[in-house]
Amino acid sequence: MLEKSHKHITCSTCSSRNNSLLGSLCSDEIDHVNAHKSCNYFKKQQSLFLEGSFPRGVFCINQGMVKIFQRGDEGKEQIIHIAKSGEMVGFRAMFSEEPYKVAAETLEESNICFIGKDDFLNMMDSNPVLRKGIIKELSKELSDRADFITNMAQKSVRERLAFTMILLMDIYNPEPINLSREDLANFVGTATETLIRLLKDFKEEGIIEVHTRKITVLNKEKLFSLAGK
Amino acid sequence: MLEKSHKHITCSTCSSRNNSLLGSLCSDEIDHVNAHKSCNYFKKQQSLFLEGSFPRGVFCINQGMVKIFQRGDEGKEQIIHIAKSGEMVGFRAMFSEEPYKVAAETLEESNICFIGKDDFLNMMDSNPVLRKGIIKELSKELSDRADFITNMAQKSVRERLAFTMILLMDIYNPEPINLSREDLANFVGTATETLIRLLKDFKEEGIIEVHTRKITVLNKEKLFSLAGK
DNA sequence: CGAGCGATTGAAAAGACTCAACCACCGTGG
DNA sequence: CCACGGTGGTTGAGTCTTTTCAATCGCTCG
Repeated sequence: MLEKSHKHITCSTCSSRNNSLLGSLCSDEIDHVNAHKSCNYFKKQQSLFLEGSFPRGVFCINQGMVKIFQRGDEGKEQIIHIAKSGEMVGFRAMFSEEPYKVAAETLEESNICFIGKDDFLNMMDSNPVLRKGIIKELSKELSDRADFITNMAQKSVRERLAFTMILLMDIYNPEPINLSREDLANFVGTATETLIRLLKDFKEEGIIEVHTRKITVLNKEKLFSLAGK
Repeated sequence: MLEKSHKHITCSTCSSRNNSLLGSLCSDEIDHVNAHKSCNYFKKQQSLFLEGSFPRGVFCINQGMVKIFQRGDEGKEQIIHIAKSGEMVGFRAMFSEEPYKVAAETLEESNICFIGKDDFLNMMDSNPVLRKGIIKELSKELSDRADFITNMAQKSVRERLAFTMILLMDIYNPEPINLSREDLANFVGTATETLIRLLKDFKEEGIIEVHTRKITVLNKEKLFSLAGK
C-alpha cells in the first residue's frame, strides 16, 4: 500500500528520477524544481488532465501508473500509452501550444509531482542535455507510434494482444499485469468480449496464467512468435 | 513537368522555405545551409532512405511528394504520412540516434535537398527558434499519430477512407488526389480490393469523382460527416 | 441481503479479406 | 502499325474474423 502522503517528495532523493528525463539535472536545478513543484497523491482512476484542456505544466510520476488515452466517437477509449514511475506525462501538448488531444488518468493510487510550464520551459532553455533528452524522447515515441499504427492496421487481434502483453510485461515487470479487461481491450483495440475469449485461448495454450485481474506470462517466447516479431 | 535539374536550388529564393521549419533562419544561416547542402532530382518511386539504415542528415522537399511508410511482417506497406513541398523528412530517427523505423520514397518526381547531420544539429544548437519549431513539430506529429491510432482501432474502413481523403485533400490541394489504389489502400490500412469497392460506393453517392488515378472530392461535408468528425 | 458492476459465454450478423479471374491501358519490339 | 506482355485496376464468390447483442454469473459494497 502506498503512503497516502500529501507530503513533499524530495527530488534529490527521488528514486524514480535517475532513469528519468530529469536525471541530467545539476543540483542547483534540482533544488529549483524541488522548491517550485507541487506534490500530489492521486487515488485510483483519478484524472490528471482531460482531452481539450490546456496544459499548464508537466506531471512527473514518482510512484504509480497512468494511462494515456483518447476517446473515439462513441466514447470508447483507445489507450495510447501506459506511463509508470519515472516517466513524465503531459509535455507534448505543452510544446505544441494546443489543447490536449489525449487524456491521462491513474490506473492505481499514485504519487505525482507537477512542474509549472514556465519553470519547465526555462529549464529546457538553459539545459542542453535536458533538451536533447526531450527531443530524443519525442522522436522515440514517434517511432513507437508508427509501429503501433502498423500493428493496428495489419495484425489480427490475436497478434495485437500478444504484442500488447509484451509491452505490458515490461511496464509491470516484475509484477504481473494488472488491468481491467476493458482497459486491456482498449489498449489492444478490440471489444471486451473478444479480448476475454482470446485470454482464455492463451490460458489454455499455457502462455499465461490468470488470477482475477492479474495476468502472469508463462511463455514469453511463444508470445514473441505470436506477435510476429 | 518538373525541371529535371541537378542544378543547385538556392535556399534564399526557395519558395517552399517560408512556411517550412527553416523559415526562421537568418540570412547568415541560410547562406551556410545553402553552401553545405546538396540538391538532387528524384524520379518517381525512388527511395530517400530505407528501414534499418542510419540517418546521415535530413531531407528538405523543394518540390514533390514523399511517402513515409513501414513494412509489416508480410511485406505489406503501411503508409504513415505523406510529405509535400516545404516539409522536412528524416529527422526523427536522427534525434533518437537509432536506425530508421520507417522508409521514405518519392510518389512523383521531386527536387529534394539534403542537409548533413552535423550541420543541422549545429544549427539547432545555435538557433532557439528553429529548435522550438522542431519540438513543436514533433509534438504535433505525436498527437496526429494518436488520432491515427484511435481511428485505426475504432473506425470502419469506410470511415477511415473518408478520414484519409480529407487528409489527402489538404495535402494535394488544389490538385486532385493522385495515388495508386495500392498506396491509397496502404494509407487507409485495408486490402486493395476493399478500397476499390468503397471508392465505387463513394462515386455512386456523388461524394467523389474519379478519373483513372485522379480523385476529386465533390462533397466535402459528406466526407466530414462520414469520417465522424 | 440486494444492487450493481465487471467478467463471461453463446449465437447470430456484419464487415473485411482472400483468392481467382478478368479487364484495360501502355509501352515495347517485331 | 499491330500484336504482345505486363502492370494496375476491377469484379465476384466464398470464408473467416471480429463485433454485437443478450443473457448469465459472481463478487463486492453498502
